[in-house]
Amino acid sequence: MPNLPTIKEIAKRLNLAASTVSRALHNHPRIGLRTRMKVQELARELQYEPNQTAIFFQQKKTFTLGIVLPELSEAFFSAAISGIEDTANKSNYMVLLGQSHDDTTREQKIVEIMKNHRVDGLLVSLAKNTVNYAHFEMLRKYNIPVVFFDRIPNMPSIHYVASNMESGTIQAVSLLLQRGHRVIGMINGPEKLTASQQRTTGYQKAMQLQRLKYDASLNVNADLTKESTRNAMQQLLAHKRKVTAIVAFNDYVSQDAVQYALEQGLEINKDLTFVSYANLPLSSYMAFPPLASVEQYPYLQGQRATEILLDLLSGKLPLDQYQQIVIDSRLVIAPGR
Amino acid sequence: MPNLPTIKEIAKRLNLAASTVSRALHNHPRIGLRTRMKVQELARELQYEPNQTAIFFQQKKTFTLGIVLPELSEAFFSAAISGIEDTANKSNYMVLLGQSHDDTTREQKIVEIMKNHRVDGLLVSLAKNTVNYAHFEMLRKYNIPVVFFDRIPNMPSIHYVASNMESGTIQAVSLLLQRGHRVIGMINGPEKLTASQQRTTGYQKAMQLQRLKYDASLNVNADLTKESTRNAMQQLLAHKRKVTAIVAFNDYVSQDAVQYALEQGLEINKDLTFVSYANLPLSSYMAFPPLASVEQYPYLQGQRATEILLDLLSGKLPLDQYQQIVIDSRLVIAPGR
DNA sequence: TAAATTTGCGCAACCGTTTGTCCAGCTATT
DNA sequence: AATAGCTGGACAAACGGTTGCGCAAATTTA
Repeated sequence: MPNLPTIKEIAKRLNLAASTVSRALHNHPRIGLRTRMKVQELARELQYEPNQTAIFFQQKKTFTLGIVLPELSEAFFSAAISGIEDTANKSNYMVLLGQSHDDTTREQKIVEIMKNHRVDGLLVSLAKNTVNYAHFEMLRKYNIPVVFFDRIPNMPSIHYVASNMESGTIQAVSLLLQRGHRVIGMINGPEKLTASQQRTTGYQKAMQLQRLKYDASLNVNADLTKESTRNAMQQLLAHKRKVTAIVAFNDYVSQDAVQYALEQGLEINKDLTFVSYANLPLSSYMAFPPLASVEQYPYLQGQRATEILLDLLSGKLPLDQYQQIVIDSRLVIAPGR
Repeated sequence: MPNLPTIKEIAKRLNLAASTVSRALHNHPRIGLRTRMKVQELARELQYEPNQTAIFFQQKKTFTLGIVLPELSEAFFSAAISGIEDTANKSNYMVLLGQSHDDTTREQKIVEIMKNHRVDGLLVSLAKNTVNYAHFEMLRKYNIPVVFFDRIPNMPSIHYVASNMESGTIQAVSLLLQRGHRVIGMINGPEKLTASQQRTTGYQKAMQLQRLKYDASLNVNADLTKESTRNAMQQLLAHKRKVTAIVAFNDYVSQDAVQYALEQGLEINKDLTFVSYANLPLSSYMAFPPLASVEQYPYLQGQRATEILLDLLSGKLPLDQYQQIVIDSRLVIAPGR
């Protein structure tokens, strides 16, 4: 392997000092035009490329952003990472990836390694059961800013970007009401999740808007597993009032619910209408896609979070001015429905 | 920001040379036990952490693997990257991500940046229309080995891991034949793709195995768009022989086809049976999942490709001994079918 | 014409860690 | 007691690039 050309190499060949070469390559005005040209020409000829690792080391900056998230196979995150990557690349940053697979221990380990790799900043979406945030707190000591997105910790002094399900839920329920549905079931997520609470609030507000009474027994908590969804469906279909529409926690849950309904001999979109969350691209591949789905803008969330992080890094935003962005969700009605 | 402790700092405090501290921390036998302990204790006390960027620079090694692939939102790739990440992490490597979004120009740019970041090696799955491989060839000069996976270039001297669709196709068609189907349609991909050719060969061989005649007019090329799939379906359903089963290029195509069939009033699994490729997790969410799907082992491909790359980097495998691994695909029958 | 300023470039330190070499003092050998 | 062999550690260079400072020559200003 023929060693790569360095600044020193160029300097030697032209009988110049390394510093002169460095400045010449950066078009420093104090270097004469004549020398500047000579240097740049030889650099081109030798196909000189600055050694980034040397620069990283010297400048104490790696132009690398660490991303820690649960699962890329979840459509939400794979969309979010595109927003992150595109934004980062525009500012010449690269993206170091780590999946926690929803395991806190792994999350801690990833953060540790990223810290050692001296990433300039971190974008994080928490593992499902992370409740201790020490591994993020310690990053302050290393001056590595963190911006959380989507799954954010329950802490005051942090930067984050998250979406609010309330607005989308209001729209979803309102749509169903407007189409004449009066008994609307909701398959909600785990009770303690903020995302579940927001859905409940949205449901309540939508009813209130039409001066209708909210019936808590129509709002069933489940845990997103197929099993649990089927139980919820059973409960809803057995309700004393006849449920004609269902708001499902997300598109996956919606599909499980549809399957159950079909097994019960119900006709989708006639006996029972579905609305859900996520607006997955795959819903267009479904035989019975939901009537509408609440969009959470994963790409946008990734983009905004990255923009904030970059502003934090460039000093455009002070580190202690906590950015907390909430993106309103919005209902997207399936084309032609 | 209180400056982080360095080896020099420790050396100064203990009146030692930096070199001694370095060796002490590495448990070098030439350093007396007494000093070793003192150093390690102070290091712990100061919470010393070696500056990786300095080490990277000095060792000319970054413990970073670059990943270049088309789209993480495709289930195949998001599964593959998990295999890559898990394997890399086991050897203390990190993963630098870049999506080409199937754009060759972008692919070139990403490779360039990764080269500048001095990744130790590269794992690549090509953009759809990349035909010129200069941006990979030039990596030889920088001594950065590349292992391709799944979408591999048409070149002799490369390392790669790819799957062969032939075996899975034979199994798929054989299954249908065994279940009594005699007129089997195939919605294939673009003609020039190796993956399409392998499917065709598999189809032919399966027929041959049963001494049946292969009818080329039942094997229709499409380009994976919904539009194109619907055209293919139209063509197949209008065939003079009555098609009772269809092998679709992948699960997405399969769903488009199912949708079309439903619109035509056909009953899935009775009038028409589907088999496809990919075995996406989402197929379990489909109202009409394919009877069976050919598994391409994305996780395994990512894992094997990474293992090879790591062996190349560690010198366990010589760089010029080209590793070309073909993973046979395998039919997975949907549970209970 | 002398003084002041500008121009063009070299010198040297520095970032943090690793590693080859050298050396002083001690121990052991004969 | 002289020599050889260890032991434990220091010194310095190196990785590649950046940057503050100094200084001579050229140019402008008074």
